[in-house]
Amino acid sequence: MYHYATIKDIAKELKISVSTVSRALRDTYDVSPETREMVLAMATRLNYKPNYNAIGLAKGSTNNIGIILPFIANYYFSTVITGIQEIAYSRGFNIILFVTNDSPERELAIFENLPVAALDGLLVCVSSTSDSCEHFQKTIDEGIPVVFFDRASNIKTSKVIQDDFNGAFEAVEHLIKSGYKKIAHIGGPRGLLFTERRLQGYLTALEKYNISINNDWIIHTAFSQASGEADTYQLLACKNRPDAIFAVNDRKAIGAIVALKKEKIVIGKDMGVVGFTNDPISALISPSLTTVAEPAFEVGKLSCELLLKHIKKRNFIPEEISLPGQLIVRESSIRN
Amino acid sequence: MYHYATIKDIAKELKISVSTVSRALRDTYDVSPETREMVLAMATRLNYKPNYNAIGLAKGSTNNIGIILPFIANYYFSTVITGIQEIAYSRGFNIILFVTNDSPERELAIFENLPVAALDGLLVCVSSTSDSCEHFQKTIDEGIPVVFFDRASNIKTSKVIQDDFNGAFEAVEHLIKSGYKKIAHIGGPRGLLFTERRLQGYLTALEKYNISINNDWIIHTAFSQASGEADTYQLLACKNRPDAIFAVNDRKAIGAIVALKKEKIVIGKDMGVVGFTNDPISALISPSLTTVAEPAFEVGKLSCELLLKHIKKRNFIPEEISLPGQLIVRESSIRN
DNA sequence: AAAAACTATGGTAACGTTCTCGCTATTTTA
DNA sequence: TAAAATAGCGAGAACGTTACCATAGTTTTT
Repeated sequence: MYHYATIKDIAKELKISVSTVSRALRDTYDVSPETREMVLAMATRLNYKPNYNAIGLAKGSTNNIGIILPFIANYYFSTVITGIQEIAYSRGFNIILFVTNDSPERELAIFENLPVAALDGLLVCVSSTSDSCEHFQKTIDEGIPVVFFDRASNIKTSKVIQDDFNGAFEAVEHLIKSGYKKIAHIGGPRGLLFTERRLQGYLTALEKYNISINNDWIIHTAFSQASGEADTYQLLACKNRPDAIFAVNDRKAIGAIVALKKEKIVIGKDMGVVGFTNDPISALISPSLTTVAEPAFEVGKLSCELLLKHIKKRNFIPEEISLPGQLIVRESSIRN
Repeated sequence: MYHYATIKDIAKELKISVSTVSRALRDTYDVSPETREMVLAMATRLNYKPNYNAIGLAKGSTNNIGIILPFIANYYFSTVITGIQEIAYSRGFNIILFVTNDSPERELAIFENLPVAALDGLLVCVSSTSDSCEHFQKTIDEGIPVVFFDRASNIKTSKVIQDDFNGAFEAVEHLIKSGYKKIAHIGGPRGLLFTERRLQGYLTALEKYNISINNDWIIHTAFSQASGEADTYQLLACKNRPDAIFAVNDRKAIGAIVALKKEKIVIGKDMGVVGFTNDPISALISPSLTTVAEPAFEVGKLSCELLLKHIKKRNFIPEEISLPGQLIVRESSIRN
């Protein structure tokens, strides 16, 4: 059984005290350059590796941050994680991953069993049907900073989200200006902040252009491609058929495209489609999908930076950052 | 500053010893049902949470496993992680994520600074251009089990990979049987095990059907879509143009499709294309992409299970698991 | 030249667990 | 009925590190 050298071993070998070794290793004040040199040399000679459990125990802080999110296997989330990782790595923090599968029960279970003393902070994207948020407040009260990204709860802490309202507004305005008049919206599950904000953007755009709202054309179901297909069939069954669809995200928009192609409805000409996210797939699908690009990587970076500020400075005043999306016009919303 | 209750607090409150509390919480022998009840009740009453640093220090093992891989923001890797996560979560293990960006230097740096005492084991997918593998052997020698997935090194330990040879063989055989005669291969970077195996599958299929090998039609570049495009232009520039392309993965195949569409070459009829992975995009792109489905989720699950066996039982005899792929025929390889 | 202020180091008690003994009742065995 | 086993619990030493305080030696101040 291999056993790593400890600072005690270094101290013994060098015939100095552990405190001095500890100080030398941490490169703090109060240690002469010569001893530091000696210690560092001996550390590499003995293949010394710090024991992070011991450090965590002694200091009361590990360099770990947790990410709690619904899924990882999609473009948006995996890109956010990449952004988080980039910042965390550069500051010497490690990332511990928790996946809720979008289940509130599992989210709660994760919070209950959080390896709490091994976590300096938490980055969370709430699961979509989670209605309680006591567990967030509780962990914050217990001294573990939490920063929300993408999907936020109403808790008073830092958040990084997209400007969903404006993104949706611009998407729908673009449809209107392109000549579509009967615009439907296939949304996500109710209750989620960004679902509501995109809905508001949609409604506000219609209002601004004096287009009356038809409740048959507003559908709220799950986020999947399959739901997008189903919603589209529901819209096609309306007596008064819409001539465009604004989807809450690209996956649902792609579901819509799939359904429309099956029904031989010419996308663009007969039915405009706009999504939200700018999943790489939206550029490759045919017809290519008009969408609002979300700054996923930026969301990851900024939320991680905010969390690190919270960790560094207790009582850091929460910031709420809203990043603009960008409308990307492609084939699916061109009329002719 | 919030302070979690410790077992000492529980002991004091109950006027019993810490050892007893510790035993009761861990549900071990040598503690009466009544005391256990008492302790458990008091633990919830005081909002007790175990301190994992202390446990890790005392036991010499944390319940953390590390994942080291090149990227996360793509279908294959994020699905593998999901599989790993599923098993890890069900066994009470946490996942610490390290991303190398496919850079050998960063991979090495991660290994050097590994929070090694905070990790029970390691799941790694080596970075593509990494030629040394001493660091893997070293950590194994230091007592931390390592299991490779997808991209393996030659180290003697457990591995979970796809049956790349047969997958590639079947893909190329399918092209041959579909009537393509001049089949090119756009591969990944040399030296990587699975790149070589897919190349071998390609070569063996050609041999079996007595098709001579043309070295101009074999290109090895990076894994990106952009490389796929570039490789395709290079193939189109050949005096003797191939009539089909077998790509090492879907992203390169998609690059090929993009290039061919730009050049107005009819995919399927004039040029067959087959990929490898079964990225969801391959079903949605037009024409849809024939590909070999990789069992990404299974790879994740199995490699995690293997690692947990290594962790549980030192000297667990390494296993090398090879999972079959599945040919999925779509439009891009249909001649008429 | 005495007092004060550093500088570099050592000693030791935490941090929250687990683990190995050891002890006392009680129960089982011979 | 004495001896042996067992069940339940406690005391205290680890685990590797940091943090606080003390101390010896050196330099600066008055």
